[in-house]
Amino acid sequence: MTGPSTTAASRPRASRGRIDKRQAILDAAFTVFAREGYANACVKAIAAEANVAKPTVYNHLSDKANLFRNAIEVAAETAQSENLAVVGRLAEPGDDLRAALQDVGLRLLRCYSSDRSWALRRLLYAEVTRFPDLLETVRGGVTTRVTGALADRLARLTLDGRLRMTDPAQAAEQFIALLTGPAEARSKFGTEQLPEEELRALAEGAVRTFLMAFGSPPAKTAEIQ
Amino acid sequence: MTGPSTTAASRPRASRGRIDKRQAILDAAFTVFAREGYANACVKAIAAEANVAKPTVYNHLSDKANLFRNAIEVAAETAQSENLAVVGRLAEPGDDLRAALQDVGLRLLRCYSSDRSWALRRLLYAEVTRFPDLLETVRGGVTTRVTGALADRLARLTLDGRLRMTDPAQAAEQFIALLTGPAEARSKFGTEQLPEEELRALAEGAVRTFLMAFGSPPAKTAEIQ
Amino acid sequence: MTGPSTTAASRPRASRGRIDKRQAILDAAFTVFAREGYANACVKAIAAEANVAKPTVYNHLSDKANLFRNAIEVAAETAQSENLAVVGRLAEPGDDLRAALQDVGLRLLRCYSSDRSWALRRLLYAEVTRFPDLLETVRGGVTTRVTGALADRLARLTLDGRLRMTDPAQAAEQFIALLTGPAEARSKFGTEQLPEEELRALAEGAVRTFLMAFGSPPAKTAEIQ
Amino acid sequence: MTGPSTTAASRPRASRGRIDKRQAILDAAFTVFAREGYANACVKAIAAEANVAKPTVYNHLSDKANLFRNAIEVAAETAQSENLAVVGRLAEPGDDLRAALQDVGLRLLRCYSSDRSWALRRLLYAEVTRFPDLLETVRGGVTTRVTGALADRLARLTLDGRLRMTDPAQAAEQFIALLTGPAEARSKFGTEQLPEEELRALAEGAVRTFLMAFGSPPAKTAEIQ
DNA sequence: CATGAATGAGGTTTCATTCAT
DNA sequence: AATGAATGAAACCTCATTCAT
Repeated sequence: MTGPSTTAASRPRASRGRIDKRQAILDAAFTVFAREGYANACVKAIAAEANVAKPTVYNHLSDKANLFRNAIEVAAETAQSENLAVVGRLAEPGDDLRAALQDVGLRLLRCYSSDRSWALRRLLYAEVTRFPDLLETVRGGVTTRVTGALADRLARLTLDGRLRMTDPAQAAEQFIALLTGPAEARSKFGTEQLPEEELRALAEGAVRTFLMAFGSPPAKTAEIQ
Repeated sequence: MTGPSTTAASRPRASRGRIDKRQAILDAAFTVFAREGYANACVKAIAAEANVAKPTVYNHLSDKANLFRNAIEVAAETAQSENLAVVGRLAEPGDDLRAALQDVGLRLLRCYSSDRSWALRRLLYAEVTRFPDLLETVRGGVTTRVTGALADRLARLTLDGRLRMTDPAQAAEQFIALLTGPAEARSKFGTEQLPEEELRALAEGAVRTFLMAFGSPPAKTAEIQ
Repeated sequence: MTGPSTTAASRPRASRGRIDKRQAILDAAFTVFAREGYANACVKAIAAEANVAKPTVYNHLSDKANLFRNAIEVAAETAQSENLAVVGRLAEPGDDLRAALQDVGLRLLRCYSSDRSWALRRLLYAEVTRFPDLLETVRGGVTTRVTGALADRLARLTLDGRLRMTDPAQAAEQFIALLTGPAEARSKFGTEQLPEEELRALAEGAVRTFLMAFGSPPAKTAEIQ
Repeated sequence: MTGPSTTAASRPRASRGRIDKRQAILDAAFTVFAREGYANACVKAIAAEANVAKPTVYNHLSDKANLFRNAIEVAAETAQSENLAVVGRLAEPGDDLRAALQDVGLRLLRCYSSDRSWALRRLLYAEVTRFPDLLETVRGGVTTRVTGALADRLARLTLDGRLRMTDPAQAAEQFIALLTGPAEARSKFGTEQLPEEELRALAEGAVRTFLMAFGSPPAKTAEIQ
């Protein structure tokens, strides 16, 4: 409900059908761009995928470049909300912190491993030099905010004495890195879907190392005595 | 070291000039592909960059696709030897393990952050769906071997009692992830060169976390005292 | 409704222009193919001859090959109807059979000797190995039907006692051969236009021989009586 | 004047190997031209077929056009001698003229139906507008001489009272036409090899009609009685 | 607003032909 | 004399984009 209404608000006189058609075009665009890459994708194919005529695409989104930008932005917003929703689960970690981190890690990996997420990442990597402004949108909007939200949670957990760290922002970055780095290498840049089991193992491995580094040491209490 | 000699050996009767021209074409190809992307790059530009006529490119490397493959492979081999050379430095870590790891980490980050390395990574991300076989070449040849070599070093250090870990392969993966993950995010997919200082900070941060997780405890005891 | 009639007249129906353009392209294609041969003809020249842009040619007829096929088919259909119309004249041969046959023979030779007919034949000869299906279209459609129609007429004339033959199909084949064989040799594969007089002589010669072989013998008239 | 010997004489210092190589190139050229057509055939393929390097082809035969001309001429000479040899058999027709004519007809059809003969004809048809001089060579050299030789034989047979005709040249043309016209139509421009049986039937049909037209009357007299 | 038709520009690839060895 | 290497020219085809309906 939240997304379309704002768009509709910015185009008050636009009919419902027009918005739908615009959405259909953007969806089709992302699908085709994901499959073919920016340069290889042709507007004709996008129009066909959206079941509209080619000039209709140009009516709604002036350019191929603009089409690309908007399609990417939509995809990035979707990814962002998914990721933020996952990180939000750390607000109530429950008693078993390890379990909570593993749960969040696994869910993040699932987001990260989805076809659309990989396609988005590939398109960004590929076109970052030709569309540098997309980085602000996506990197600023997605990664930064997700890392920031995670850092907030980690800071809170540190204040609660359940973690021990001096730089939650860095720790958040590193948590993400421990999760996604190995996944990236193993999934062959997203061309092979990792099985759920492997995702779970990767999450566990990342959390284990993360807690070895930043976990509040139970043994320490004893030592202190 | 092994590259040029074997290449020369495999084409013993070929004149020097032919080899040079082939190399020039491959270099030019990588340059242009890196700048324009695969689809956008045109063979004409590559030929111009290599100072040869267009058909000469086709004489040496049959296809645009083949040209791309070979250019990528050359770049990957270069990257691989650089990385392996850096990891090799861990063979004699000296007394200060932290310093040694930071040194290696910094050097790896420098490799990782070079323009050619980023270009290679971007091209791979962009074209992995159209050239799936490149992954075997590069991912198998570079990442796997570098991670493997690093794992060997870590295992040795563990045997020597200077680290503590159960799965050196995983630890190596995570070391790399801790180094490169944050660097990737910050350098905006390689479009902005990170200053040496930031690289050093990233290396220190990665090594700090790595040692908190896998460091041998003696120092800790000392600290407690 | 009484509006600017000029616009409406120039394009009475939306599709009319399209059909015209398609015809123009096919005509131009045949002209250029006839002049240059299939391989030598370039689509650019065809587009120029048709006064359209090159991609328009590709919009209407997908391929160079398809363009060729269609152009040939149109030309073959034209040739076929011309030939059939001529053969049809034998339906009412009048009193003087020899004159009627000579008339038909001469008209067939004129068709056969037209520039377009020769061009069609040359293109077929030249490209039969690369477009084997064209033979079915043309040979099946033109030669077979024309020979068949002629055979029908000859059979009828035989039933009427004005000719004498056992195999009208063969006789038709031979009539065509007697006409066209010598013409082919003399016109230098159609590169030199035979003068009307020579055509007439060829027709007379062919009919003379044909009647010597298949004519009903004058004596017979006596016998019948 | 006839060919190979003068060529050898005009290159007195040439070694045997050189001539052989030239022959090999011309053979290869005809093979490739026959398969691909003039425009489609590339010199590289001809060189490969002849097992020589491309510049060698240019050394021996200056041009692609010249290469074509010479290859065609060689093939035409071969065809000519074959045909003349067949026609020569009519010098001693024996007692059964019909059998002799059928024999010659069948043999001519065999020549006419050979792959090389068809290829030659197709190439001539295809390129006659671009190489008009070839017609003089081939048409003048082959068809004219063969028809002429046949006309001589027919004239002699007429003088001997075994045939009856006023224009042996025309009769010869028509004999050839009756043979080859139907064969051309049925063999689909030489793309399908006619079985020996059909060749025989065609020859018989042609001879039957020919004799009905030009046969000496004695038999007729008998029939009338 | 949506669409069929048209186009100018540009890309990959092939080929005939010539040097330098 | 024979060859590997190099090149200028040109062909087929595709695409982003714009009119006219």
